[in-house]
This record gives sequence, C-alpha cells and structure tokens, in this order.
Amino acid sequence: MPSARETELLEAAYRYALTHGLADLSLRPLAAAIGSSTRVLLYLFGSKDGLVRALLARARADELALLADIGTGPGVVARLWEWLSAPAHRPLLTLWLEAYARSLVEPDGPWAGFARATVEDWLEVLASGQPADVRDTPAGLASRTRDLALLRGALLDLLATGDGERVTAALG
Amino acid sequence: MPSARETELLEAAYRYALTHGLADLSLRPLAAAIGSSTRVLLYLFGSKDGLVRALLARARADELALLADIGTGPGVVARLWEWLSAPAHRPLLTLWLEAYARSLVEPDGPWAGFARATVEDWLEVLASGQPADVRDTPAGLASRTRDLALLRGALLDLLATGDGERVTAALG
DNA sequence: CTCCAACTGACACGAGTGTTTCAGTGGCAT
DNA sequence: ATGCCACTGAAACACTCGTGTCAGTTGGAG
Repeated sequence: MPSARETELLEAAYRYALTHGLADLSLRPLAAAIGSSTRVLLYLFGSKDGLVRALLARARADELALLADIGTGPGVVARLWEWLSAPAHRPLLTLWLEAYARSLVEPDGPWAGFARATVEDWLEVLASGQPADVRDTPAGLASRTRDLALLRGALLDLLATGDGERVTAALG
Repeated sequence: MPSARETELLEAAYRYALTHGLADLSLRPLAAAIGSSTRVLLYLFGSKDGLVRALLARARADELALLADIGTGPGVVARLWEWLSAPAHRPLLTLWLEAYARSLVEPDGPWAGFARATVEDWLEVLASGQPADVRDTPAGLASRTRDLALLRGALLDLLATGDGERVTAALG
C-alpha cells in the first residue's frame, strides 16, 4: 500500500540507482538529483535500508516481469540471451550483479538473500522450458543448472568486455 | 620494491579484506584489526586508493598463481572447477566477484579494468588447454569463451547457494 | 657520536554520513 | 471552521570518513 508519492519517488530513485550504482548510494545526492529531500525519503521509506530494500524489490520486479514475458517452452535459453545481451538492459544487469555480489559479502542487511532468490527464480523459468518428462529427473536439474551457468557466465563476460559478438558466438 | 613492513601489513590487510569485503573497507577499523594505525597505512600506501590497489593486485597475484599451478593441456576445465569449488577458496572468490562487479559500476578509481583483465587472464589459460590447430580458429575462441562462461556461471551459482553437488553435476 | 631514513603516535580538520527534532504546509472529510 | 493526515523545509546531532600536521622513536651506516 505505497502512496502515490512513494512510488513516484521510488521510480525516480530507481532510475538514479541504475546509472550511479547502489554501493555508495547516499541520501543527500540522491535527494538532490530527484528533486526531493532526505527528510521525505526517510519519512516515506523509514530508513536508508528501507529505501535500498525497496530499490532491490523494484529491480527484482523488473526481472520477474522479464521472466514472465519470456514465457515458457522451447527456445527459452536463446530468448533469455537475446534479452540479456540487449545494450539497453546493461544498467539493470550491472545493478543486478552489484546486488548479487553484495548479498554474498554481507548476508545481513537489505541485501540478504538476493543472490539465492535470483538463482531460484531463473531455475524455475528454465525448468518450464524443459519437457515435462525430463523436468523432474536429476538430469533435468543438471541440465537447467548448466544452462543458467552458461547464461550468467556469458553475461559476466559481456558486461566486462562488451564483446557481444564473441560471447554470442560462444552460446551457439 | 615494497619494504618488509609494507608486505607484512599488506598480507594482514588482505586477510582482513577476505573476510570483511572491500566495499565498505575503512581505514580505522582495518588498522585496529591488524594492529596498526591509519597513519602507518597512509604512509606506506600513500592513500586509501593506493591500499585498495595493492589489495587488488594481491588478490590477482593469488589468481595468477593458481592459473600457473593449474598448468596447461587437456582437462584444464575440470581442474579449474575443482579449484573454484573448494570451500577453502570461497572468501577469495567472493572478494573476486565483489571487485569484478565494482569495476563495472565504477570504471574509474582503483578498480579500473579489473573485470576485463580477469577475462583475458582466464581466456589465455583456457586457450593453452586447446589443441594447437584449434586455438587460433574462430571456433576455438568460441569454445573457450563458452568454457569460461560455464565456469563462472557455475561459480556464481555455487557462491549463492553453496550447493556444490548440483552445480558440479551440471558441469559433467 | 652523528646523521639519515624508516616508521609511528596523538590529534585535529573539513567534509560527508544517516537520522532526529521541530515547525510548519496543503488539502480533504466532517 | 475544524480537525486530521500526508507531506515537506531547515537545522542540528552524533557520528565516521580520508587525510594532514607535528612531533617523536627507532636502528643502522658513516
């Protein structure tokens, strides 16, 4: 039950976080950039941790919306990679990786469980792309774990080098 | 030409960073933990950025030592995964991922180029594991890029879930 | 002994941090 | 009009941050 003002500011803060990162996010610069004040941010989100939690949830919502859009059935992996490698999605994916790494280093705080949650989200989608008779076998689990690793490893490479050609060729 | 005291303190700081992460590393707590002072750290490393650079170089040295130990020739991928999945190496790999993510968000500063550098380091090692007549073909490049993605994606999964059994099975 | 260089301790400076306190706004239902 | 309620502005608090200043204290070479 977030107020209208809250979702509006969250959206603005999200855009800010996409370009500036979450690691050294600071209330005063953020507030100044989105035309608000620390007072209001604290009032609406309770604390900085609350804000970060909301931003993480917002990013995860983007991710889940994607997974819903990608749909199920065969060819899921190729469609996922198409989305992951789109230049327009790089800020989101960089943010995603940042949150992922952070949640490993600091298991407490607002980041808690982020990495684990996304592994499960994606594995579920990949499972839906498998034939029903394979899905529940150990081989099925291994297969989708492998697909997930391939996609994410390729993403790491792409984010670092920007060499979409080489990485995409490697997935063929 | 680092002094004896410098390498001694760097080693202590490195051990500290392995358990506490690099993201919110702070001079005073670090100095207190390793029995030194901010004054000395600044004197020896010039600035905090200098310290972080030294720590990153130290971590990279660990990584390069591994790659040298792994050697070349067939079976490189399997040997690499054995090393990556060893529980004892988890702190180092978490630190590695943290630096990787950070260098993507903040291309300036001490992190600059870290992600790109490790991609190249690893690709080189994987290339050495390929037959000579494949190494220089586009197919060879695609193949080792794929192996690298597989290893790193699997590492991401393992660090988040700790489920070595499932992930190792996926690499089979 | 003298001298120099490596190293260290105590302290303060200015900037930036998240958060709190207090005092308001404006609009809307009663 | 009155009372409530979502929201906001200004200022301060109690830190922590990296860094600079100034004064030592070692230990070995000449």
